[in-house]
Amino acid sequence: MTQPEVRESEAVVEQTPDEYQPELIEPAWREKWEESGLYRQEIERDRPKHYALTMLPYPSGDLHIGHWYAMTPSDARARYMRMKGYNVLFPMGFDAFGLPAENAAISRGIHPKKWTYENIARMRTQMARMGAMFDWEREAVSSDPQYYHWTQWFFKKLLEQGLAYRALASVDFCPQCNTTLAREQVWGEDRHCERCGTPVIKKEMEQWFFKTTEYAEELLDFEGLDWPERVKTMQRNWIGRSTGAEVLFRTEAGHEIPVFTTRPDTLWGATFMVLAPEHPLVDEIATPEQQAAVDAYQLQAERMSEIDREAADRPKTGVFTGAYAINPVNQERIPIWIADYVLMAYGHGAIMAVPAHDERDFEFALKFGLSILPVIERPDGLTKSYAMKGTMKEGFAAALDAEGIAYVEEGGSTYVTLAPERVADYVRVAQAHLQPGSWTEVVGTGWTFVFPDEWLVLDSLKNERRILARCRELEPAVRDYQTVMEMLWGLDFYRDALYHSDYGTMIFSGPFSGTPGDVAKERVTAWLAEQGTGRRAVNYRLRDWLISRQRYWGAPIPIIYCDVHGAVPVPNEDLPVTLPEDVEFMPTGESPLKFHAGFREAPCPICGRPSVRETDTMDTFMCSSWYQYRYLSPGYEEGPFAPEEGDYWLPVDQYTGGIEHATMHLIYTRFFTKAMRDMGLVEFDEPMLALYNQGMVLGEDNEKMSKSRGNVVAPDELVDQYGTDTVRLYLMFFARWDQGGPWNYAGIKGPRRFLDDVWSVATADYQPADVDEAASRDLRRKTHQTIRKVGEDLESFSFNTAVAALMELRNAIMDAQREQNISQVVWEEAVDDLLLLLAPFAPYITEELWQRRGHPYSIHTQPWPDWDEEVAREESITLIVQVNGKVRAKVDVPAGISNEEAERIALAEENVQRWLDGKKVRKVIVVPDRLVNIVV
RNA sequence: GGGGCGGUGGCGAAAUGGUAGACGCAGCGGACUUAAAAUCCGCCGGGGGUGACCCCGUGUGGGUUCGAAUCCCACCCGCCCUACCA
Repeated sequence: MTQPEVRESEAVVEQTPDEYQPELIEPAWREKWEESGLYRQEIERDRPKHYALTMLPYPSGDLHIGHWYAMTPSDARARYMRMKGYNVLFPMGFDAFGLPAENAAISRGIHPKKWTYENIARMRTQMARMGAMFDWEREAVSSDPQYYHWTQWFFKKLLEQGLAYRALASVDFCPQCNTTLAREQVWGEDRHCERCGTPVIKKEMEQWFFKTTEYAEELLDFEGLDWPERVKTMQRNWIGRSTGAEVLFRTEAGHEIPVFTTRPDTLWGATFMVLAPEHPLVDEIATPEQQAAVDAYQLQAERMSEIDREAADRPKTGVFTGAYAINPVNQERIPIWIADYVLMAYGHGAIMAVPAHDERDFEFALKFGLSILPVIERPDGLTKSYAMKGTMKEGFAAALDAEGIAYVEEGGSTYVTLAPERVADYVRVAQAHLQPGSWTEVVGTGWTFVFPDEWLVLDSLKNERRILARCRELEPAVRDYQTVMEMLWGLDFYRDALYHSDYGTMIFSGPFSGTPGDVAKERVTAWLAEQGTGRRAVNYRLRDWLISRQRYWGAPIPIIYCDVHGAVPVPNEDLPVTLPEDVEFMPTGESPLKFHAGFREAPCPICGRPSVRETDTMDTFMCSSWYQYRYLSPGYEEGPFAPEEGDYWLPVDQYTGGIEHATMHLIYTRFFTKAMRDMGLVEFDEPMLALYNQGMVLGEDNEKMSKSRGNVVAPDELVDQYGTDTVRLYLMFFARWDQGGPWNYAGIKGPRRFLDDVWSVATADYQPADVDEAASRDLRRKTHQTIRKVGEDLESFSFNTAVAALMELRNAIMDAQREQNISQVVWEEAVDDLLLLLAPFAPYITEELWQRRGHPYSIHTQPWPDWDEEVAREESITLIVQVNGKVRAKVDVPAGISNEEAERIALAEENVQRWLDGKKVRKVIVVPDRLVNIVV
């Protein structure tokens, strides 16, 4: 394969000293590389391409060690691929829009643009020191108008495709300051405004969304992607596909309330309904008596953010609406409540509550005294395992009637109990057998009944009607349903008997009683469809992507609102809609664009009537969803990327970055690519074919690095002290790349000594004193084994073991140098190969030494050395001899000996014989070229 | 609560069914030096033995196997992500 840029060797640094001094050679080579265009990456149709991409940074200020940790191993692998003959694209850019720039503007009075571009300039020089093969001519910066021009263009394309829409969504709003607030501006438990301290409220505003849910099903398909299982699992969970049924409930007044359920087989156990507090029907159905309570609850729910609402261990709260619904399967009349554990954003914002088989509903029912009705038999028969058989008090056992129910009069009260097999049936039994009016509510298994004026909790499990609580005695403080239920809740027994979420045979479910659990869901769903009260349904946890941000420093949404024509997209010839720079940053939390008349006021593109622009900007995740395409041709003016570049380079072959982007960014960019495919822009389905996640470098204290902890490692200082190559090498050596770990300053000396040794052997004038053929063969073997090992390790991102293998080769070469018994040819091959193998890891020193050894520029365009299987093969191996699995001898034997021969040698060993003494050999296991295990 | 990752010398780590601790750091002994640093040579999991060797050892307890850090079951601990998704 042809390699570009092979030139005559020429001295880059005049008079370079004989010792390794990275501070002299590194800047010199950097200049030479740039001037010779070593890292220009252009289409070469006769070579296979490899698009290596590493996640682009946010220009936060300084390049920290985490950037080095993410980028330099990715760079080493890209360099390796280049030496393997691929035409490698390895670009870099900046994800430059975002909140920190705006915060800097507000707190320090620096314009976001100035802050951002100064940071980019600084980080670009810091990145240059890394010696990475970035092609800066392909740099893309998302806040450049020539970049966000196309971000806006994509917005319009998505709109045309029907994948963008406008809808009401709630934002945090401060009623005092009369402005929307970002999440970061809402403080404290009570969620008050950062500035004025007023509690914030949720306010509905028109915002733009992308229909990510349109691709939910396709996003679950990872076919052909070489991605970590972990990321795929996280995405699957994020998308959260559930199958079940949509069931139509009606209120007594006739309002339709559709609900989604994954458990249509539990429909007969629905004892109440719950609507999300913001459900549109709530105001219509609430009865006048309940209206005040409902209003109060809604107001309180509105003030809570979703995060607070979703804190799962919060106790359940809710309010009765006063309305009732009819269960379509059995016409039961069930109360309708509102509670914030039901989320408006999922399903239909309403649920049928089945407390016996849903833990949240169970908790809610206990708290508010709602009926609990098991309709699924426990698959494990646990209900029955609480049998009172033989322990039931005589009087009860004797009184059991044919249906397994007993009534005992005692001391003016009626005690009722059920045979254990009737436990699940208690409500029916009670309704059928107790006099109407003689009980108010049945709340337990067969062991718990509630009578008028006296709440009794009996424990018949222990063969006694022990009264656990008699509420009348506890009056007045605890005489309420909740107290009793909380007490019951503490008794695991009741919970076990009443609640489980397993599938099982249906009971007390009208015509479906007896339906086995494995087909129950399906049969009920089919029946619902027949009845016209429901249908099969799939629901996703994934929500549409809200892209509107009430912010300045982002790409403006290219929309003009006209009184007549509504939301009109800005015509292509007027793109980009540029951000005005003369804006004022007042700490209002409101986008300054809103107060910029020159920006805000614009004629309608259709009729020319004075109109207003959209002043919201786009979520920065939108900019980073398509950056891999912009790198191909960052200056291209006819579209987001030049088609001929796309044809050659796309898609990305290897993506590397942190696990923190497993869901958001990586789902968004997949969504984008699928939408682009449907727009006819690309012909593939997935943006990145392979993905690998690196770990994180922690501070020396094993904590996440942060300025406040004072444990931040500054790469620039390390480079000043040890040189770039040493820092790169150490980052790849000190931990497994996918795991990361705490930084350790002392350890960096190892890689530096290694490079000093490489320098010394590569500049040594080696003369063999006395050539030993066997020793020469040994070094040559080690060299070829190392070529194999380093290649394999780079393929699999095992940078640490690759560096270890290079150190081993260094050790072998230095031993040989001491002995001076290696042939000249083998020595030169070993040293040259060491440099070639090391080149992806330490680009500067290898370039320098390659030149000093008289080879043509550049080492980085040399082909990766080949290894010879014959040469790499071991001549002799250490045969391990075990007796009953314990090592008893080690023997050097020629490689490839027969099993019989190995067994013979093993048995002949003196120590082995001692262990075999007098015992009978039962079995001998021989693993070729490895070990012999003798079983006695 | 759910999902994931991990637990191996003084430390970072190798080894994914076959010699546990490759490679490196730190440490110890020696050489060089007036001395220190650097460099070079040697040792470096614990215990026993003059020695050949022996015993113990990969978070804990079981299991599978001729053989387990590695596979299976149960548990303990740490970290990360996620969280009322009906």
